[in-house]
Amino acid sequence: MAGIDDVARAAGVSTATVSRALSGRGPVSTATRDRVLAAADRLGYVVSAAASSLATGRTRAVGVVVPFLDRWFFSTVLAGISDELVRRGFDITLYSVSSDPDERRRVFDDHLRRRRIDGVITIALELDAEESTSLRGLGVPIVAIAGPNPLLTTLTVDDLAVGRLATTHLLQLGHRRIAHIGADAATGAASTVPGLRRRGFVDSLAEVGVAEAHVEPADFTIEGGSLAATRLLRDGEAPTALFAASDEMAIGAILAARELGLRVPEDVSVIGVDGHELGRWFGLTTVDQFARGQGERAAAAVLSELDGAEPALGRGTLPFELVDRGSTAPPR
Amino acid sequence: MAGIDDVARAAGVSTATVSRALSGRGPVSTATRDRVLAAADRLGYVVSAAASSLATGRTRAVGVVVPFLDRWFFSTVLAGISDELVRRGFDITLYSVSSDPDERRRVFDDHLRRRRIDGVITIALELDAEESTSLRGLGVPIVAIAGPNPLLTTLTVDDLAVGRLATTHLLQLGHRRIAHIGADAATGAASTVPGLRRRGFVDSLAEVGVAEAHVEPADFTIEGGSLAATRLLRDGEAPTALFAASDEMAIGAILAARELGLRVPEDVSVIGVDGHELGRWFGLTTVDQFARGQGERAAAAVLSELDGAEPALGRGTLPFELVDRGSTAPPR
DNA sequence: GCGCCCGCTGCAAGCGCTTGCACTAACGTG
DNA sequence: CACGTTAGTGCAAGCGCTTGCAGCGGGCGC
Repeated sequence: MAGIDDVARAAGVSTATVSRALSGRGPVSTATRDRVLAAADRLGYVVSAAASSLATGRTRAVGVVVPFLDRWFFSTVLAGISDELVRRGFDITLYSVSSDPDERRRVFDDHLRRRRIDGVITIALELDAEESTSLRGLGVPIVAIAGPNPLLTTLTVDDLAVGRLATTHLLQLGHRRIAHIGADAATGAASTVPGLRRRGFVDSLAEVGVAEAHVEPADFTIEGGSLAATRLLRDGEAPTALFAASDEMAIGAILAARELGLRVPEDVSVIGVDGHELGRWFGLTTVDQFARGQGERAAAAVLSELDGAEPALGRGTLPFELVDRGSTAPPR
Repeated sequence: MAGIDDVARAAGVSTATVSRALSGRGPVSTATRDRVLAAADRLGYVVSAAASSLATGRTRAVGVVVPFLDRWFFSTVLAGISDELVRRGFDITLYSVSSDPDERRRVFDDHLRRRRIDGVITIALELDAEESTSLRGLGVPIVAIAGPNPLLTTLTVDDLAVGRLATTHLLQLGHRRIAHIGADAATGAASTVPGLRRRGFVDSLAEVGVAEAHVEPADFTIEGGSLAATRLLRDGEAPTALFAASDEMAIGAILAARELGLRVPEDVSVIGVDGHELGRWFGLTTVDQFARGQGERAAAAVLSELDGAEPALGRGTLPFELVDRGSTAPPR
């Protein structure tokens, strides 16, 4: 494979000039630049990432840290990130942190610290203080999507408002016996995404004087949603509406309702959160949070910080929107 | 951030010894090794990827090239790859090639050639000769998942057999008016994954003397499957069974059938391919190809080649299995 | 008891780039 | 016309590691 001095020889200049011509840094006459570009092109020269990054300290790569790869929200955000980064010539290095604490530590203590990346994007990661500190210690821009974290720059929808919006929608239809499928106090602290959605739910109910705010825990999968809904719907005092903290759980709830012989929305209303592509096939009413766009915005934010922009401190707020596809209706 | 000479100083040895102690290459006395490890740990030293890879030529990273990130099969395979690579201390660099030819070229001609990776895994990528050559030119192990490619080491299910298995299943139930939803001759060459599945379908029908083998083109999404099924099912001479080349399309077909007031499997049988997690919620009979396992095996294959194993030339065959969940039955 | 071998360690030369600095030549100014 | 500028280029010193080679003891064989 051709190296920089092959190009220099072919173009009749020094390696310094080649470097300047190709990177655009430093003055090079037009004629020389053209000759260098032609030679580089002819030889198929591509700068070595290792050598370049050792010399400059920059890597032209961004790390993306995710807890899951095979769930819709994560792969969709990732696709958005990838779009934006590829457009700007950056590579993306993927760090998948599993639930295994040892592996998780290894990602934060080893992999991420190899100085392979110029910036970090985390997606819906609940980081403890040590992990947050470890990330900051990398000395690179960090953007956390969907994980309100006082220690980091975050980019997230206002999940409290999302929870209120969904709940209010059901209340306005006249529902009073509403259950929430998501994280209960035991599984999702108040400051996490699931916790905030839950609080939005509880608060909204309280405001209209509904005391009972039942939360049925589930794990954000279709199956979890289905199981939770089955538990909720099979007894006499069943709720007339369900607010699921994710579309996957909402879809599970719809499937469970069908299985129990209940019609949606006539017998039970269901609303979710996400904007999952499957939603339209189930006529699912949801609070869309434009996942792909979140990825694009996070990538853009990291890149602009790399270009020297001030980090947007604190919480950037992302858009969300109620999409009514018919799975909610007034109670009978 | 601590460098290797900080560790050397702290441990009272030379950088050479630190390098040897940490990498395990070359003889180091136990006492020295322990001192070095302790010092490295205390200082939080992690070797710089750039410096190390410049010196050794190895990067401890594998590139994964995908055409889509937000489709089930791809993100699931990716999850499998990631599992296996993380376990072995490798990073994964993601290259998403879009349909835009310019961007596609940039990935092959620039990004992949930055010498950032020790190996490549491609997932269901249809590569032209030039791209295949370009990949081989990287001089690193390459494993292509689900893309029979004479120029590369491939790891793939026998899609011809998959097509036959699904079709034979329908034939044995007594169906004769069977349609295939997938790629027609115009959209999928005979040697591609969709093309092979189609050929398995056509061949199986021919063997039992069924002349007409209708192929309805669709784009492998739920929506595409739904549209194709709608076209097929709404007229009088509708097929009694549908073989969709992916579970997403099969699910679309089931949804379309419902919409048309048809029951599955009483009025129309549907079979898919993949083993999509949603399948069980639709009672979808499918040919499971264990996507996650494919990723794991591909990663293992690349790693063992890096360990010096001979590349498994030609085509490695992956397991697949008919999973009957009830969406197929004898025709009425 | 002497020499040899081998295990352990350090020295220093790279790996392939980038960039501060020095230099040259051409261009304006007063 | 002499001088200061400035644009364009090259030299060479790193960037932070790895590793071939050499040196240095200590143990062992004869």
